[in-house]
Amino acid sequence: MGERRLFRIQRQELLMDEVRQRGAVRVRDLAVRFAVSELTIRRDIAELAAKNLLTKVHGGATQPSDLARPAPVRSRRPASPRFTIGMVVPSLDYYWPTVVSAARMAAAALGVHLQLRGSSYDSGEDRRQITRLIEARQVQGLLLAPTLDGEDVEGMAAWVGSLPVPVVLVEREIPRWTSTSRQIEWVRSDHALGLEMAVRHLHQIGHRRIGLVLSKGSPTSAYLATGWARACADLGLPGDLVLRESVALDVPGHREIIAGLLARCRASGTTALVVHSDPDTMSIAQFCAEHGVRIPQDLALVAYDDEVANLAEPALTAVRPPKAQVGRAAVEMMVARLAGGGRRPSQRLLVLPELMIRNSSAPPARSSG
Amino acid sequence: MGERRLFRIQRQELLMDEVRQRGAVRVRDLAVRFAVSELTIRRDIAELAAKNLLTKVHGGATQPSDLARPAPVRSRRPASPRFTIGMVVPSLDYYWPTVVSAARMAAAALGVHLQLRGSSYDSGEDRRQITRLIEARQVQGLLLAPTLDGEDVEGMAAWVGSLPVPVVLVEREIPRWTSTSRQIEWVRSDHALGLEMAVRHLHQIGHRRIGLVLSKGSPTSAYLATGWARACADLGLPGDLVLRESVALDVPGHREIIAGLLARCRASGTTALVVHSDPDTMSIAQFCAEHGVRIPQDLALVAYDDEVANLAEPALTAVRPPKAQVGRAAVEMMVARLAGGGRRPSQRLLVLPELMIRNSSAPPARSSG
DNA sequence: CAGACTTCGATCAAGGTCGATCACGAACGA
DNA sequence: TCGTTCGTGATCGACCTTGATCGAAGTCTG
Repeated sequence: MGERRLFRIQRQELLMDEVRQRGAVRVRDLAVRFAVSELTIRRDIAELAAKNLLTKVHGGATQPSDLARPAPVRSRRPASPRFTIGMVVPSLDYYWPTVVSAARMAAAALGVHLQLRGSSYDSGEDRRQITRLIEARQVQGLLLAPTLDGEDVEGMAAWVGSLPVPVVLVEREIPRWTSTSRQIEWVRSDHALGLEMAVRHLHQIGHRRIGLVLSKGSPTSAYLATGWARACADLGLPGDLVLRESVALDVPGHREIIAGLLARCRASGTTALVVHSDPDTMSIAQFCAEHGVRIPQDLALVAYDDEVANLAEPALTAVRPPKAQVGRAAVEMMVARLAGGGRRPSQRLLVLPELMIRNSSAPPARSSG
Repeated sequence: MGERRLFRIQRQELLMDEVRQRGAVRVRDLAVRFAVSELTIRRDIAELAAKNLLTKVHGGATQPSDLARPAPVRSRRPASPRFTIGMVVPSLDYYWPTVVSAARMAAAALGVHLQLRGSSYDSGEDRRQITRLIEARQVQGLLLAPTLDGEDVEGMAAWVGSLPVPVVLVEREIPRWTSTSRQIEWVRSDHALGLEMAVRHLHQIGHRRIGLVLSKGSPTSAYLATGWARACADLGLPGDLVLRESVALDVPGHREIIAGLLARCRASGTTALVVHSDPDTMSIAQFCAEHGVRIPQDLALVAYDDEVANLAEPALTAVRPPKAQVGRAAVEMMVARLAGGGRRPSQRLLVLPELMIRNSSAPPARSSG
């Protein structure tokens, strides 16, 4: 058939074709097919293997494979997988202490070390802290809660995805797709469902006009708004009673804001409020007490974020995000990844909040009709 | 199947594949499958174990695991009270064997008993099997994969939610809200993301018109369609090239359907297809081979569901749902719930598929002018 | 806890494969 | 035309891979 002997390049082209088609080639077969000596084929294979286009094996060649690579230089401590995990959280005095302490306990239980860095709700500071941890070369993995609210969300996401160590996001989620090949893992509370639980609870005990008070600028606000919209749509409630203002005691002018809020409630017949974060809820409760609005008879309250809700008077019904479980699960996920040898599929864990029913929620004083 | 003797690397590649997919392999089985002596398989396993790619056990090998190595601090659970967990799956010959066998292994590792029931893709049969398990009063928890496609989705969901034992759904998700107070947990593959991975892969290597072939009536179809829509929207691809037909070899008239499909591809300039389930993909590949359509030069193929994709010729690029991980995680989640004393927040776990890039996907032969 | 059974791995042996070396011929440029 | 360079081929000892054997070690069952 082959009247003219093929050029080396042509032979190699056909050889690669065969490899791609069948997954492997045999020196013997190719020597016959191309009517050249086996030595020539071997030389072709060696050449292609040097370019990493295929893997040379005894007797032939196969597709590029990592298995052929010489055993990874694993002369390091063979036993005692005492990993060190870095953790960067945006705050050390709100929300995160519970998460961190659970992470600490889980790390201790698993025999790994946890290195904590506080950051702020600022991408630049996040990057700085993360870079410091990486450059110290002490951490094998990172638990991160970066701020993804800024303008450069995509850039930050891509940067996080390109870090040289495995990453598990905590209470955060990379939006849409990241260009990195390995999808980033995360663990977070299902805040949207938590808010739905609050609304459903109020709906179930008879409330038909429910309002929502969101803190400004909190990363969880978006989830809460989503849950709010979903719950209102499902239950056929008006979804427009939303206030996006912080009303905690340390906010200047909070009394005026609350007064306005209560006026709106009266005007619209709103009998219940879901309020983001305990201090804001307690601020409202206190204002109500001072102005003769009875909790829960005149206004039912559900706090989102059960830090101190049980200390209020009356004790506040509250949605409790599963902070401890999130912290623990994040550490466990990271340890599983580090111990899994890089071949474990990524996971994404949603942990559901709990609804703690206390005394600030009760059926509305007079049912309509 | 045993055509010609494989090279060592190919054997090891397939062995690792099996380990990752099923969680474990047996020396005996592999020796038969590869038509080599058991000693050879043992040597392969020893070699891979030396690279920490798997863990050698008596009789075979498993995924790298800390359980088998000298546990540093990890003292076994103090005599877990030997729970019995029931598991009801809709099929025992497709997709589910891998999930079940991983669940079995996890159960064994945790010292609990797993009671399996096969059902069919039918709500009535599901209820019958579940009822039987409950009435026997032998199970403390249930892993369920009920069919939620019928008309009475709400009713089935509510019924599952009202069962007297904890439930973890496997590869299923209760749509929207259930009236039961405790939210049902689930573990499932992120099939939508898996499909996105396939589309993004094809897009990245240069394909601009991509088609989708969905099996009819599969519960995962909905997820795949979602991922398809998302990927097409994100990438600005036409999302209309969808065929909802089974084209496996055992479907009467599959040749005509495939012929029509290829005609449509030619007419629309489609250069790549994502196909649900391996057999359908292989059917298409075979038809192409018979009709001179070259894979991957003329048509790139990506299979969804990596059961036998690596046995095709050329080996099929495929998305592999993390079946084993789903099965294992479901058992672990249930045991955590049973051991947690009812006070543990519910969790919902998404496990990400892997994209196994083989030879059926390559850049299109000539880019459009 | 012991006996039956299976699995493991060290050793030796056989056969195929590799590559260093030397040698040859064709293509190429001055 | 000649010399150089490149691609190729023959040879053979070393090397790689696999298999058979069998005592040792592990696992299961009663």
